[in-house]
Amino acid sequence: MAERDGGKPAGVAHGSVKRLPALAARQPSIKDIARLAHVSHPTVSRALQNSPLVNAETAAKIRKIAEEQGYRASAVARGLVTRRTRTIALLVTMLDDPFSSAVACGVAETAADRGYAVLLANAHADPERERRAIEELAERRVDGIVVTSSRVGALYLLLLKALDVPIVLVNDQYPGELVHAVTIANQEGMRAATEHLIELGHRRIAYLGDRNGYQSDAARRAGYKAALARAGIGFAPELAVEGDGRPDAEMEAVHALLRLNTPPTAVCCYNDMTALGAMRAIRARGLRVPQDVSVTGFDDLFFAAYLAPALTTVRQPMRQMGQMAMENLFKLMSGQDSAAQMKIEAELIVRGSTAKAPKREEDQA
Amino acid sequence: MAERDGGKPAGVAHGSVKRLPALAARQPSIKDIARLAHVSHPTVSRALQNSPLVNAETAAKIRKIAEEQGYRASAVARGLVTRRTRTIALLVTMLDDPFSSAVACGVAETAADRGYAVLLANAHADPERERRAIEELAERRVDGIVVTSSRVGALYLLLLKALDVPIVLVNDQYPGELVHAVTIANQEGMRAATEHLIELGHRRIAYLGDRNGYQSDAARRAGYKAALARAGIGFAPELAVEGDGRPDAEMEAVHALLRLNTPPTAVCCYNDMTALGAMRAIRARGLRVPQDVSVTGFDDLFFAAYLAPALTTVRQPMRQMGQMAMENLFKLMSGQDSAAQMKIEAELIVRGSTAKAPKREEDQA
DNA sequence: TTGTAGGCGTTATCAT
DNA sequence: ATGATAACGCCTACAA
Repeated sequence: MAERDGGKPAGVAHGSVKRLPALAARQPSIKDIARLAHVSHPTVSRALQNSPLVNAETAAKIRKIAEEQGYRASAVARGLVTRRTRTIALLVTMLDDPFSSAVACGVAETAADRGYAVLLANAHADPERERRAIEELAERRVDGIVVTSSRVGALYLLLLKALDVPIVLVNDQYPGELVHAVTIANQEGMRAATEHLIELGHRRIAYLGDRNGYQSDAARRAGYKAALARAGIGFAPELAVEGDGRPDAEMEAVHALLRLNTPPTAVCCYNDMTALGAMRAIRARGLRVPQDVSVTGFDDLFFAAYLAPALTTVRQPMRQMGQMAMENLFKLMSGQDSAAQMKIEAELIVRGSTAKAPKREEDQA
Repeated sequence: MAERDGGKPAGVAHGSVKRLPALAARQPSIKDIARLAHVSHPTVSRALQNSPLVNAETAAKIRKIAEEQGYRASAVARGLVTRRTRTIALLVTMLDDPFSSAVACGVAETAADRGYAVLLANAHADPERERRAIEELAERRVDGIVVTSSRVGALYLLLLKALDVPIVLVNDQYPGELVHAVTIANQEGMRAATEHLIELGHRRIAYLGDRNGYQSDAARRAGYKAALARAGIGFAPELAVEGDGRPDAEMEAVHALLRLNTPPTAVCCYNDMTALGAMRAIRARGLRVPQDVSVTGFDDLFFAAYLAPALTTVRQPMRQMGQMAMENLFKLMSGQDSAAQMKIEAELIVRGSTAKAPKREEDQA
């Protein structure tokens, strides 16, 4: 059997006799199927797309052969001619973040249901990488983009210009620009959390924000202030501090709060991750949550209910937001214009990390 | 100047009828750039790939024009001719899971650095969806695949057959098959955790596993048993229970443990998520961690250090594992064969959720 | 150093 | 109902 190709000694395969079609038998093409089925390749194409234009029997035969041969139409060739890749990009700054990944889940699920693939563009908070990621998306001719928890900022403009492709933002919006976005009621949500604390008797309430300049942080901070104002509590600048998403920075900020002459009895945190750091810092100073200091979060990440005490927080239906963003994007991609801003209601989930304000010495004095 | 090639309208080829270029000004193609630069399109191609074969001046001019026109070479056209998409797929069962997303981060980062794009294939633990996802990958002609925390099982074979493309598994392996995988020392890690408990004086130690049949669960369970055996502690079947990743199931399993006549004084959990449920269940029965029951996890997810008490766990360098998997995949894709199994050492991180075994009445009797 | 002539695997547009 | 044939946008010989 080994002799079949002319009895040449083994090992001289490198000769220039005649070029083999390919090293390994490459994937069958539509023409291969056409040949086997004794039809033209357009007919195969039609059959495989269930076109009514093709005879039922031939269609069946073609499908059978295609199946046998393990034929898979090349999406890349198709994309070339149809000019649509059926691919969307998911641009995230940190996938390694429960909020982003929950949103990603919703996006991926919805995209898959409609036969769209999701290209992951993880920018890692590095501007240069972000730029490169955008170039990539342009070259790959994605049909649309979902951006989540990013600080695209000015970059976003570049995006929109360069590739002219529909974009939907999740929980970040650029008020000046006409951008499609799915956002939660950040302001109302944080306001509800703050009012909850006020009802519990708190007066010295801190806000632990994020210095990365997210639009959502600004909105939540505004909600916090609104609640204070409504209750006639003056805004104390020293009670509004910032972390940066890293536990160290957050803990430092909280320590600063607790060193104040009149420390807060409650802390509203920008989100659950921040709250995690805050609670740890509070405990590190020998104080208890919620007896000494109440804490609220935002997001309702999976772990919130499992903390001890369980975290009072504002729920964000993250997965659903991803779904909505994707559905919105589908509309835009099909040429319909849809609501530019979709706002979702926020729901306060009261758990164990908030309690009545402790009686303070100065109150009793 | 633009008239040079005979004044023919753009887009006319082979002397057939003339057709309009496109509705909206579509992205410029390589030919558009060629025309503007008064060169042929292969020259443009060479210039943009920094080929030394092209005159430096012309190259500069071409690049300038390309830049001005916002030209982006189409990856889909390139993929068609080169037969490589520079795209890998990341197949995850639940992206919505801290372990998976950390791995995804490492994969995405490494891929991006080498100019590869990552296609997200989220199977959502639904077999039908998983099948569809595989089809998609085949059609899209991905160059390689990374699979993580999936129960591909038999599916994996389908994968390997259908698309013949390199695959690397993260923390899951199929001993019978020759598969490339990056895994942590599951057995040794869990053994270390169990031995740590034994050193603290525990004798009744439970194992809370996962009934989804992950290979990693089997290995960790084996490590647990090995530690017991080595210490001369008999394996008590009633102490080996299972959850399924859902908090409810885990809590139920732990409640069952605590209802035993001689309940365990420590619980080794399959992973940190499981531990989260276990700790909650323990508290729900009015017991304290670690005073009444010690708990260990596995993974060292970001929240582990922030729990109260902080979780003693076995660290898994998830992001790094993603990087390794990707590097491994690169090797395979470039034709080199690499180590089939890369095993990473596990590191026990002792924190506050483990303490000396409590004195029991029966011990004192 | 540059240009000409295919061809990658599809779908689209005509004929028949 | 089916088949020729021409794109789609790029790369890679090979020729000049």
